[in-house]
Amino acid sequence: MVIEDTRASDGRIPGRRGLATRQRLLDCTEHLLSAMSFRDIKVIDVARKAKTSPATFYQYFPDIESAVLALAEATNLDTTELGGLVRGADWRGKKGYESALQLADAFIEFWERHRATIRVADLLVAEGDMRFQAIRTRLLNDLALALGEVIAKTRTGAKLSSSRRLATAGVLVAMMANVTTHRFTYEFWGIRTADLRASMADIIYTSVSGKAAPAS
Amino acid sequence: MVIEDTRASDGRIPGRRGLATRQRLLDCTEHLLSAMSFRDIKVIDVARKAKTSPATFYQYFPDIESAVLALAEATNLDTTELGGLVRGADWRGKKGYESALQLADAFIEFWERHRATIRVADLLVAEGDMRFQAIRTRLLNDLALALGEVIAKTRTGAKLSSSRRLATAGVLVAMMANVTTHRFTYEFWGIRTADLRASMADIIYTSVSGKAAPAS
DNA sequence: CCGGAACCTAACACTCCGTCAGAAAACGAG
DNA sequence: CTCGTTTTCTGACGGAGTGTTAGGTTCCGG
Repeated sequence: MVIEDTRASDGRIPGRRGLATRQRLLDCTEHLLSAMSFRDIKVIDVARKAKTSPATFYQYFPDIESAVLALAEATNLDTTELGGLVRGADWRGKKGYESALQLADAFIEFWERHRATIRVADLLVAEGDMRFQAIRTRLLNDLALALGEVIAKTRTGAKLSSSRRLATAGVLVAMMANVTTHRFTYEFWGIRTADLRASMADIIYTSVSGKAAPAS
Repeated sequence: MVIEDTRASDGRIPGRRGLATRQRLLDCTEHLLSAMSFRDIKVIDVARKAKTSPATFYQYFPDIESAVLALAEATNLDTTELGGLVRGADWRGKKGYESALQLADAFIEFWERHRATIRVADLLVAEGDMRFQAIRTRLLNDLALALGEVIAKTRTGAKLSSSRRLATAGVLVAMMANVTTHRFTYEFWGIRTADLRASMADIIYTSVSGKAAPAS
C-alpha cells in the first residue's frame, strides 16, 4: 500500500537502468508541473524532455495522472506536523485563542509550501479521480483527528457525540483548506489575508473551546 | 455584460435559424453534461448529438468551456434566495440557532439542486479558468454580503471592522461550499450529513451572533 | 565474444481538433 | 415565382496527441 508499485507495464520488475529512466520521467514531470498548467502537460512533452519516446513513458506509467500520483506519494504529504501542533497546544482561555491563531498561520504556511502538489490533487479530485481523493483524505486525516481529540478534551461540558466531534473537526479542516486555497480570490475581492486569518482563528477557537472568541 | 454575446465566430449576428442551432447545441451540451463526466465530452460528441458537424459548433462557440459558460450564465445561478433568507431571519437567541440550521439546510438543498453545473464550475476554477472564477464569485456574492450585513447588525458589541466582517462572511461561505461539495467524502469517512449540518449551524450561529451555540 | 534478458523506439492506427472553401438553404425585392 | 444576396452548414484536411506492437539496441554474466 505505502510501497510504490514500480512494476513496468509488461509486469516485469525494472532493474537499475529501468528505474533510472522511470525516475528521470518523474523528475521531468515534476519540472513541467512547476512550469505549466497540469492540464497542458502531455505525455509527449514529458517524453521529449526526458529525451526518450512516449512508448517508454507508457512502459512505466499508464497515464500522466499516475506519474503525478507517484510524485505526490513520494512527497509523503501529510499533516502530522499540524496535528502535533494542535495536540500540544493549550486550548483554554486566552492561550487558546493564541493557539487558534498559530494553527491558522501554520495551516496557511503548510498549504503554501505544498501549493503545486495540492493544486493538482484538488483538480483531479474535482475530476472525480478516486486515487487523489484518497491522497487528500490521508493528507488531512491527522489534523482532523487531532482537532477531534482536542474538542473532546476541552468541551467536556457539552454533550457532543464522538461522531458530532469528528464532524466539527472535519468542517474546520474543510474551512481552512478552502479558504487557504482561494485566498487570492478573496484578496482580489478586497478581503485581506490578515482578516481571513483572524476570522478563521475565531471560528477555530469557538469550535474547540465552545466559548465565544475574545475581542481582538 | 449580462447580455449574452451570441455573435458567431465570424462576427455576424445570427438570425432565427442560427440561434436555433446554437440553442440545440447548448441543449445537447447540457444533456451530455448530466450523463457523463465533463472532461470526456468532446466537441464531436455534442455535434453528433445535435445532428450537425463540429464546424458548426465552432461557428457558435470557441470551445466546450464557452458553451458550458453560456449554459451556466443562462441558468442565472445566484444565491439571492439564500441572501434573502439570511436577511429575513431572526439571529438573536434561540431563534438565531434555528435560523442557522435553516441556512445550512437551504444551502445544502441549493447546492444539490445545481450540482451538475457547480461541479463543472469548480473543476474549471481549479484549472484556473478566470471566467468561471467570476461565475463562482458572483454565485456566492449575495449570500456573503447578506451574512456580512447580519453580522454588522447583530454583533454591535464587538468592534469588528467592515473588512473583518466581510472576511468572516467569506469564511462561512467557503466552509458551507466546501463541506457540501465534499459531503459524500465525509459520509464515506463515517461522518453523517446530519452531523455536518449541525456543526455548520453551530459555526454559523456563533460567527453571526458572537455567542456560543446552545447545547443541542 | 556470445546469447539472452532488459530496455527502448519507430511506426502505425486511431481520435479529436480547428479551419476554410464552397455547397445548400432561406430570404426578399421585383 | 424567380433570381441574386445573405445566412447557415459541412466535407475535407493538416496537425497534434494517444496508446500499442513488433522488432531493434544495450547491457551483462559466463
